[in-house]
Amino acid sequence: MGASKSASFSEEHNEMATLFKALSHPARVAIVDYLLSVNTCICGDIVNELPLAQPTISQHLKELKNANIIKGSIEGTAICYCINETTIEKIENYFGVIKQKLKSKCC
Amino acid sequence: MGASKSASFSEEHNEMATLFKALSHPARVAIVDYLLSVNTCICGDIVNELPLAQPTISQHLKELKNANIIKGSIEGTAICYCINETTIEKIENYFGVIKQKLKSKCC
DNA sequence: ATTATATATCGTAATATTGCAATATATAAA
DNA sequence: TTTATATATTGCAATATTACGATATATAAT
Repeated sequence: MGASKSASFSEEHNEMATLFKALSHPARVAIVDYLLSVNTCICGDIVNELPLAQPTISQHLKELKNANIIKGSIEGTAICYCINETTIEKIENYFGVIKQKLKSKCC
Repeated sequence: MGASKSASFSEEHNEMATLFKALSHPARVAIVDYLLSVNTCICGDIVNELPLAQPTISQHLKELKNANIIKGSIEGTAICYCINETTIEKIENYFGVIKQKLKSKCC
């Protein structure tokens, strides 16, 4: 085989894995970082910031959008991207819970 | 082509991407979850908990270990695994910073 | 209507991941 | 030493990801 047996795992485990997968490439981490560094939603000049061709960036943006990590809104001929706070909070909360669970443990 | 151009990205972006990649598979999320649910380090009965064969689990554990998300210590013929708190804190902090940055933004 | 600009999609090659049977390794118990 | 138990490694097939040139789409400007 080779396909991931995602059907065998819980909804939550699959959901979190999908979020992490969306962030599992340096280009996508860099895109998120860039979106955070500018003070507003930016209109797709990400292509000029990263060492990747336009179709590749477009593909990475699509993956981030599919995972709901970023949002994009059409602005004339361009598209404005920004971070989806709700999803970031979901991930942050996930680690908050882990931290709590770790408190009651020895290792 | 096809290989990720990780050399083109910053140290930090690569580092975070590596951590997220380690968590980008539901089996690995499930392993972390299981390690948190038991009250001590467990001696590798993960194989009985997940619907995957022993070599596959071993491979996933290796990836989590390589990313410093879990630690393993030899205990006779078995191996005791537990979460590496330092790494979890690093990731949690990453999202804490993101959350701070988001506060000063409109979208 | 034509042209320019921004983004998306298609097709495809290179590479990476996933999963497991078979097998190796290594310690513990008999 | 032999046997049992736990984990790791190897080899390989199936599938997924990454990257980009070529091309399509869609709005804006002329």
